[in-house]
Amino acid sequence: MKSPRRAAPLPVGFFERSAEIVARELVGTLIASTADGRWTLGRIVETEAYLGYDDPASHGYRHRRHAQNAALYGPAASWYVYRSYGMHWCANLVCLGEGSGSAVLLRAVEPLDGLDVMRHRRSVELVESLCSGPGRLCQALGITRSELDGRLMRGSPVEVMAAADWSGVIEATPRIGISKAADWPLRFTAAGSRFVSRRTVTSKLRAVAREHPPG
DNA sequence: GCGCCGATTGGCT
DNA sequence: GCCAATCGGCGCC
Repeated sequence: MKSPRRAAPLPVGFFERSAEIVARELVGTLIASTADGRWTLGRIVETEAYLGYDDPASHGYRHRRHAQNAALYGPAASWYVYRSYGMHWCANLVCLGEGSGSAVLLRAVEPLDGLDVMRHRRSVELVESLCSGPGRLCQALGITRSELDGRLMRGSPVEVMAAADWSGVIEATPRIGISKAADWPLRFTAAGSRFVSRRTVTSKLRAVAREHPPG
C-alpha cells in the first residue's frame, strides 16, 4: 500500500443530509491524509452527530456564532476544526448546507497505513492508542485548524472515501463527554472494533445526573 | 470585568 | 479514579 490509488472522495450530496444519517454512514469509510506530505490511511470506526440550532450539545446551538466556529456554518462537505480544552484539535464534516450548523465529529479511526508516521506524530507505539479519540486521530493524521478548517473535503489534504468491501455492524449509543442532551443516541461505532475511543461510563452517568438531579 | 467550564488527554494515585 | 493542562466564549455580578 505504499503508492496509494486515490479513490474518489465521497460526493457533496453524501453530506447534504441530516448529521445523524451521515454519522451512521461514515462508519466504515476510509480517511486518507497527505498532511505534511506524509501519507496516512485509516478506517473511520466512531462518529458523533451534532444536529445544529436545536441540539444543546452542538456548537451551533441557537445559531451561536463566533470567530472560532464560522466554518460550522459553511457548505456541506467542508471541514470544521475546533480546539478542545485549549489544546487538542477535533475534526468535523459539515452536513446539510450553509447555515445549518450541523456536523459530524470524527471520534476514532482504525489505522491501516502509515502507522510509523502516526507513531511519530503521536509519540505512542500501541496501535490501539494512535487514533482512538477525536484529539488523537487529529494528531495522528496531521489535522490542524490551519490545515483544514473551512475547506471543502474534496481536494483538501484529508479526504474521506467509500469502502465498498466493508460490511460491519453499526451500533448507536449516547454521545461521549457532553453534559447536555447526553442521552441522545447519536454516537455511532463499528461494533466490536478495538479501535473505538475508550471512556468510562462514570463521566457519562455524572453528566446525566447533572442534567437530571435527584429530587 | 471575572470566573467557570468544555464534543480531551495523559499521567499519577 | 482523579486531576492538571490551557484558552476562548459565555453567564453572571
